Amino acid sequence: MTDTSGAVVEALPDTGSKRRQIRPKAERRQQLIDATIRCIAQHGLSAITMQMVTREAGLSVGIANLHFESKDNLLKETLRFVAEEYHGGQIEIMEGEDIPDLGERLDALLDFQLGRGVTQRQKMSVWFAYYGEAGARPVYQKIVSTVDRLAAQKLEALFTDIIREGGYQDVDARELATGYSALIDGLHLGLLVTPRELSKRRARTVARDFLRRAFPRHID
Amino acid sequence: MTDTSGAVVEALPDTGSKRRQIRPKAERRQQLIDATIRCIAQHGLSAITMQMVTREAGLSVGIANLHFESKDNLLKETLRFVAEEYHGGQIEIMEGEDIPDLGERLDALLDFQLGRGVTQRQKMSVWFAYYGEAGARPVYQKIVSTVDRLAAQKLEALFTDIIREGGYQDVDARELATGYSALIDGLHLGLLVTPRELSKRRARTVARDFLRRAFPRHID
DNA sequence: ACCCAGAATGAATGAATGTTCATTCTTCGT
DNA sequence: ACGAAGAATGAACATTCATTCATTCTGGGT
Repeated sequence: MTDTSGAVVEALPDTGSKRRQIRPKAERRQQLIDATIRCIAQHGLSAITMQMVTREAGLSVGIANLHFESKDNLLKETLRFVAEEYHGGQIEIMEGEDIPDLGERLDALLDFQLGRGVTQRQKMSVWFAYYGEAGARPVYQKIVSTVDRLAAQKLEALFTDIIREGGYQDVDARELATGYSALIDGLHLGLLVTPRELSKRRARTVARDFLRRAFPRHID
Repeated sequence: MTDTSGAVVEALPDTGSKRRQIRPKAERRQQLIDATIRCIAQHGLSAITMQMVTREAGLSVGIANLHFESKDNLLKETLRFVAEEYHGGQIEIMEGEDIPDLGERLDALLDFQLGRGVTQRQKMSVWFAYYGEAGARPVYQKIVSTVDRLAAQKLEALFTDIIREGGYQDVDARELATGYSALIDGLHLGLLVTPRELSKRRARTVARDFLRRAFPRHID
């Protein structure tokens, strides 16, 4: 439940008088994006309003149109932030020279993808809320595609290395990467929509077994 | 504000003479649900309006509230229809005594899941539009969970039969079923959001390889 | 101490949308 | 032929929301 950015810091000791604070543009932008994420998770993308977001951020309504031009733009930027955070995290792990052992690197990736940070309902909700609209909004498709393609390439590269190192036969890196990515997405979906049927622990097991079947000598 | 100005009175002599038609309730309901599906696919769940749907159906606005009590209810019923259509189709195949060979039955299932009917962008869009809102709307979760659970059980049963028939070792039917379902969902997502990266053909290959790795003697 | 660039506010505005309901029109049983 | 039941219509209404902008306020620079 803990949140990266405080919801309403507002509660100053002295008086209940909410003093107007002036902060740099970048900070306000992030504050609004964070509030948007919380609102989408709680109310859904189709129910979100500017008043809702700005109140969650503890700011006035006018400010959203000051820092972002419009509601549309705020939503677009929020998607961009979430997408980059998720894919950026993956890419960092996959490139990570700090984990020389490839098997361990795979485990780290899995930890990131199905661990605490990403699978918080909040983040998953946002993620799929946008996916749901992607069919009708090419802008969303484009934002996701851009970061997605890079992550897919890195994953394929990692799999290629593992295949070479393990001398695995009859395994195509590209295809396996596609399958693994899809599997992770599907598990996220299950965690979001049918949490009763699929626990986080079981999701991890399922993903791990997929990897084990492909790379038995790298995953114990 | 008397309406003296212009306002030609409904001059539709021959061509578009739309005679008011009276049809049974069930038919109108389906007509509206179909129109809703098309609208969601084209405009997204968050942009949908009653006017949009009724115009698409070629009916007046009032009729939606006559057959469904509200917009909310129309959307709920539309989800129920799509969910039952998809899961019902799967279940029919999995139970199917008409395909005695288990390997062929698996193939038929895969055909249904990634074939023409289901992977039409229209249906996929609707599917994920609701998933996107599921995080914030327990009603949607419940509708999907209900049909989903039954399909999952049938899939597990089919896998169990195949495992017994093939004498496969070290394969857990339940876990494999979870993985396969997630994989299919993930592939649908890929087809919807990044169609450029993932073709329908490749999605089929990926899914088929997943099955082949588990049941080599059933999938060639 | 003072000033002012520009950050922040929120009441006002206008457009859009869900829902209602008085009215019109079809159909079908008699 | 006829009338009633109820299906269908769409203008009107109330509400809600995104956006604007005149005004207020803040803090750093001089």
